[in-house]
Amino acid sequence: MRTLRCGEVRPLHVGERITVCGWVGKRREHGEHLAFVDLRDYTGIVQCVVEGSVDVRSEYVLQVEGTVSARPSGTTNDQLATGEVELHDCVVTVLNAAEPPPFAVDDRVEVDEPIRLKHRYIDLRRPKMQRNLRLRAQVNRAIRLAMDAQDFCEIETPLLWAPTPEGSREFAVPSRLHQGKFYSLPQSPQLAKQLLMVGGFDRYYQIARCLRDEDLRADRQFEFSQLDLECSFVTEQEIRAFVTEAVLDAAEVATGVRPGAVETITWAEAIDQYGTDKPDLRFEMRLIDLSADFAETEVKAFAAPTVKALKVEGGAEFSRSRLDQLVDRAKSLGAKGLAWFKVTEHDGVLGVDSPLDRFLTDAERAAVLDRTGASAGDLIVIVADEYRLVCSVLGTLRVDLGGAPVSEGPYRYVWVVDFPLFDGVDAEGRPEAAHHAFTMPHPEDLERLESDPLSVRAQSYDLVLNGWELGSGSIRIHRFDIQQRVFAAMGIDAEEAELRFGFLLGAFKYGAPPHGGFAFGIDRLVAIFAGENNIREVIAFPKTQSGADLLTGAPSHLPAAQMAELGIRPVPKAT
RNA sequence: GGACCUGUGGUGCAGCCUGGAGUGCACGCCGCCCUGUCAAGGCGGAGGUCGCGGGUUCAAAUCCCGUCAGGUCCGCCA
Repeated sequence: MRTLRCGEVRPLHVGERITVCGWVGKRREHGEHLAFVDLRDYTGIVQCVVEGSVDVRSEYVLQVEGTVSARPSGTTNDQLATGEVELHDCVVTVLNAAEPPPFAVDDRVEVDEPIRLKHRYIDLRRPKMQRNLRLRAQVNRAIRLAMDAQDFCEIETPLLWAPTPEGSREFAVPSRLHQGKFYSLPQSPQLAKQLLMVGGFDRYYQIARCLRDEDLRADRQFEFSQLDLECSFVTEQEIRAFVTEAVLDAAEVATGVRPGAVETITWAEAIDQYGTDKPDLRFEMRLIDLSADFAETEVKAFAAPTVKALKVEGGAEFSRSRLDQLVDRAKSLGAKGLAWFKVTEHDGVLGVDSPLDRFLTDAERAAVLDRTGASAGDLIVIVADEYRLVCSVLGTLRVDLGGAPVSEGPYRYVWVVDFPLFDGVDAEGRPEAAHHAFTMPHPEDLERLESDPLSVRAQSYDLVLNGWELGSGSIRIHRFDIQQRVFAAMGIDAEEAELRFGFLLGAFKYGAPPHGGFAFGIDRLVAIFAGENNIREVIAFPKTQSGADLLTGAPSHLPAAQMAELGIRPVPKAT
C-alpha cells in the first residue's frame, strides 16, 4: 500500500515514483492551479504538490502516489527532515474522510488534558505521544534484552489470583462459577514469583501489570507496569547488579548516554542528609545538623531533640512574602514553624538578618554560620522538632528550593540500602513491616529481633532516580524459623499466618532456596526519560485522578442480568 | 477523607479582584480570492446554557453557598 513512510523521503529518492500513506496535516491552496498538502505519519511530514485543486481536509486519510522531486531553489524548508524534497504529479486517493478534529494534531498547541483523554485516539497521533509510547517500547525491549542476557526466564503469572491481605488495597473480581466468592487482581506478582523460586526457576522476570486500588497521583495509576524479577542463590549485591544492568541499558537506549556508576547510600544516611528515602542527588544542598549547638538553647523555637538547617545559596533575596510562604509550607508539612536567617556582611564580618536574631547567643549565631558554611547573600532555614519530622520537612523543602523537574537530566540513579525491617508500630503497638513480611532481617541485627525490633535493619533496597522511587526489593526469608520470629515480632500468630499466607508457607516446607528480588516501575522510568513529570503522558489510555476513563466512560454500571449472573447486588451507600 | 488551583463559541486565553448588553484576542471551522506555500496570505461569515443548581442584587461570566468535572498535593500507596 505504501513504499516509503512520510518522514523518510530524502534527496536520494529524487526521480523515484513512490507511494506514501498518512493523515492530512496542513493544506495550503493557491487558487485552482496549485495546492500543497502536508501528509503526516509517525515518521514525519512530506509535502505533496498538487497542480489543480484538491478536495481534502484536515485529518483525511490519504494514499498519495507521486514523484520525488528536489524543491525549487529558495523553497526548501530546513524545519522539516523532508524539507529538500516534495512529491509531484500526485495521484491522491482518499482512503477515508474525517470530520475536523476537536483539537490540532500538533505539539505546538496546548490542549487541556480532559479533552485529550476524551479523544485519546487523536491525541495519540500527536508527535509527542508517538514519541513517548515508542520510547516506552524501546525501554521495554532494552530491559528484556538485558534480562535475557543475564539468563533470566520470562514467565507470566495470573491476574486472577487469591487475595493477599498485605499492603495496598486490591481490586476484586466476582466469580460467576463460585457465586459470592472473588478473585483479587494482584498488587504485584510477589507471592507468585516466590513460588517460582520454590519451583526451580532460579532467575525469573516479567514486565508485569500490577493493580492497586489506591488514590491516583501524577506518578500513580491503578494499573502500572513493573519489571518484576526474582532469583535464587544470589546475594543482595548480585540482585542489585542485575537490576543496575537493566536500568543502565534502558537509560542508554532512551537517552543515548549510559549513566555512570550507580551510587549506594544507606537508608539512615539518606534520611539524615537528604531528609528522604528517595534522595535527588542532582543537587548538593544537604541537611545540616545543629542539634548539638542548640542543646542548651534559651530560644524556645529551637528547644527540641533535633535542629537541622538548609542553606539556600542566594536566598537572602527572598521577599518577605516568599519567606512567609516557606513558613506556611513548613507548617503544612507538620513543622511547628520555620526559622529563617538572611546572611549579611558588614565590614567583612558575617551576620544574620532575622526576627530571631536578637534571641541568639553569639555562640549560637556563629554555629549557624560556621556549620552551614554560609556566605553573604545566602538564606538559612532551620526546623527544630523530633528527628524524623525535622528530616521529612527539610527534605521536602530541599526539593522545593533546589530541585529541578524529575525529568531533567542528568540521570542520577542511587541505591538506598539497609532499610529498617519495621516502619513504626500499628495502632496496637505491633511493629509493621516496612517492605513486606517476608523480608530477611540483616544478619547482624537478627539477635535484636525480639529485644529491639525497631532497630533491626532489613536486607531490602530501593532504586531511586532523580528523587523518584523507581522500585524496591529484598532478600526474602526462606527459613521457617526466621519467618516465625518475624511473624511473632509483628504479632502474627501461627493461625493468622496460615490464614493469610498458608499456600506460600506450605510451599516453603518443600525446599525453598534462598532467594530475593526486585521490582521497578516502568511507567515512572519512561516518564523521566521522556521528559514528562506525569506518567499519564507515557500511558496510551490512562485514567483521571478519580479513576475515570474519559474515553470509554469506565467505570460504568453493569446490566442487571450480568449482576445477577455474578451473584452481586449493589447496596445503597451508607451516609 | 482533606487542602489548593482550574472550568468562558471546536481549541487556547483575556474579561472576574472593583457587578452594568456575550465584550475582546489568537488558532480552528465554512465561503470567496490567490501559481511556490510550509503554523501561507487577503476578504467575508458562522459558531455561546460563561460546567451545573441555588442565593444576593434593579442587574451576575463577575459576589456568596452548594454541587459536578479536571489537575497538584496531604492522607493512602507492604
